[in-house]
Amino acid sequence: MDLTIGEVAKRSGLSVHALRFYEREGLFANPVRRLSNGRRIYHQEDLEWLAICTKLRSSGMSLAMIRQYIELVRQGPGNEHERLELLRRHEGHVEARIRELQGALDVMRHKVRVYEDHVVRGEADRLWNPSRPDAAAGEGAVR
Amino acid sequence: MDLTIGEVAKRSGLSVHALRFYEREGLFANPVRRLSNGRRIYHQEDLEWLAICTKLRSSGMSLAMIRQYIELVRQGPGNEHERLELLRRHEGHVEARIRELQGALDVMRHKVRVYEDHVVRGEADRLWNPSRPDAAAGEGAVR
DNA sequence: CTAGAAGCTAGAGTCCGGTCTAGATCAAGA
DNA sequence: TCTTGATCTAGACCGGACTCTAGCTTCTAG
Repeated sequence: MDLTIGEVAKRSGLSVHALRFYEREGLFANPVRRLSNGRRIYHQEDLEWLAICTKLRSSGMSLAMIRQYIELVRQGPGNEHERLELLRRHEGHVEARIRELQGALDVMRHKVRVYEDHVVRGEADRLWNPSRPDAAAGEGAVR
Repeated sequence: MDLTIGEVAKRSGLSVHALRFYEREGLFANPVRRLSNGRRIYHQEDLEWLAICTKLRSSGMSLAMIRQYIELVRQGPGNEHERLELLRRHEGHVEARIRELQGALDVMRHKVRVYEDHVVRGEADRLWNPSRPDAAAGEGAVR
């Protein structure tokens, strides 16, 4: 049940380069073991951690924060509150980011609707065109 | 009603460095005008565009894409459909990003809840601890 | 046995979105 | 007048997260 770095790359979606990079950066809980010939071997739990890891990355968690988490894990039991606190802190960031995106989206949707109307009426160039300042202003500005 | 770069920096929230950088990158619709002494002068419409611009940036639109937009504007009327298409394309990216964040958030919230339960029961170290693989697996894994 | 694929390390390079520096000029106030 | 602060340009530098290269070893299939 040993996996080579190439297999782990395929299954995790990370490149072999990225896997070595993550290792250098201390993002694995336990040091990656080697075969006698120096080659890395990975196991099921590494794959599971990498899945978590990429999920956290996709949510915008930095490698630095992931490293903090994994360092808490390495220290062993007793710091569960810190781990929780870290996760909740990031949760807050993600929530804020969603709100920000949602806000920008609302503005853009509004603009697109207005733009569509004007395209239909053949007078669209004035919209979101900073050299014709009456445009955005007249529409309840984008701010 | 002329504004210096410093004033624009204050009002737009961008640094003077960033403003000069944006100009070099072609992110202004009309070339920034200069006083006879070489200093930049900005106007109300620049501020309005910068507000739109930072909104687009905050939604994750790259400078390259903003440049594409502004290039369409510079070409003048006649390409409104392309402008709309560009905006809608980005809208799609933002929607996808929101879904991605929301997904990660759901996973994290679930994990935090489970973690809290276990902390209460004093057996939390096994959770999200990749060196104890039974953990995530036993909880309906994070994948 | 040999070719080619896969692995190894150390370190350099890349892209993005700025940020900062050096060295010069210019402007305004005490 | 002198000083302080704002501005100018060109270009170097930064941090994050990889990605790639060179040069070498090792495995695997034919």
